Amino acid sequence: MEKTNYILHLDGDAFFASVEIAKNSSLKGKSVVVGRDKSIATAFSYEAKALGVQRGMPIFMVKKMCPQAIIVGSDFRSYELYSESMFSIIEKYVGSIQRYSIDECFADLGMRTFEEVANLLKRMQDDVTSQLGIGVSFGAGPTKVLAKLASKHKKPLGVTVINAENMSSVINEVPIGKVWGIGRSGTAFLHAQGINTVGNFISKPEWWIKENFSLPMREIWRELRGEKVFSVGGYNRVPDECVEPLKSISDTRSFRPFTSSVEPLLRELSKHLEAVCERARSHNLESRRVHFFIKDRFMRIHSAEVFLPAYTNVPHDIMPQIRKAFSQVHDSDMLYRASGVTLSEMRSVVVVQQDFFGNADRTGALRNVFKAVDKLTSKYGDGAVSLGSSFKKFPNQQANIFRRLPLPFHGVIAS
DNA sequence: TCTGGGGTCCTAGGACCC
DNA sequence: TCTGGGGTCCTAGGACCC
Repeated sequence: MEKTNYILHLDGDAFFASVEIAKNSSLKGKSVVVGRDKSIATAFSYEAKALGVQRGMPIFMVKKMCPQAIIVGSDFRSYELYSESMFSIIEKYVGSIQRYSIDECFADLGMRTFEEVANLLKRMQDDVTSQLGIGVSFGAGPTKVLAKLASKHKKPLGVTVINAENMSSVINEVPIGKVWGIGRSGTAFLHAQGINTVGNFISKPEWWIKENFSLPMREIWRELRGEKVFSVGGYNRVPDECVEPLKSISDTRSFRPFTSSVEPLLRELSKHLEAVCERARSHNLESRRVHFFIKDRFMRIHSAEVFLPAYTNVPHDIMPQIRKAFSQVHDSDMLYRASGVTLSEMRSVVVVQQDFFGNADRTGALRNVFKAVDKLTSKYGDGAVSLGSSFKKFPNQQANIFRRLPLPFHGVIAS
């Protein structure tokens, strides 16, 4: 049998919903939808999908369309734990993998026959299903883009291996917008050229692709034709030796009622800031550049950035600057619906130096305070301790932060 | 008041410099 | 003096992904 170099792609089947079902077997066979009220469906079981639930559908519409649906809030800690376990199972079989997202990974399988690959994928699939109780689909092919199409080909619990013989039958009829890397605007352009399927696209000559597209689209075209461009490597499509560190950390949220008032908006920003700083500390990272935005009722984003004099992961060092820059983006006649904060230009935390007289600087002292905050948070849950400036939310929701916490006590740090 | 939240990368065009 | 021209750096925003 002829051997070829295969790349594997693993994709969780309705991952968040599958984990919810694995955690609570009474949900098995039910229409499970993950998402919070007044928001949209982030994931749903295949039973819910069969009833017409679609990605991004507002929860109120889900409830209207299938009243029997069970709506559950998302629980990222569990998803991360299941993700870890799933990836370690795969690593047992194939060595190193490239994690692409919480429920997807790639691996280079080396030179193998079609049958060897198909058997391997089936064994791994059985292993994941029996150990974790969640469904996964596998694809394999000569390139990453083809492997990704293959894993999508038959879902749930699919195993699809693409080789030269079956390639056209698997991919030719796939709508062009389903291809990894071709999004809304690329699809619109291709449709305008009369290209609707992968088959249409790969039959175009190279000069035409070169004339009409920039490099990323040409790379996708080559990968779809079976020519390897991307190798299995770092976090992204472009290879890298190891898993890349986080480049940015953001926290965003929409809220209602919409508001134009300064203080509630600043409180939201302060909460975002606390959240991103806590995550930065948990990754042992600090940042020098901070972006924040407020989104108006027309979905337009108004953003500004703050440069910090020194790297930090302590909200107190940053909030005053956000307050200062806030007026640049805020218009008191406008209603706003969402806000967010992003930390970027991250680096690993450098050990705090004491000054010449043996005094730790203010940042160092604060850092110790926040170490304690993080300990409390991991013990009692998010929001156990928060900045004074984050405390009051909207007037009609004051003290919400207390209500949702069954805690022995609450701490407040003055700001 | 249908339209979440967390990421990465690319590009056009402005600012600035010589 | 009727404002050329090239380089670099930076930012906002778009596009894409899950």
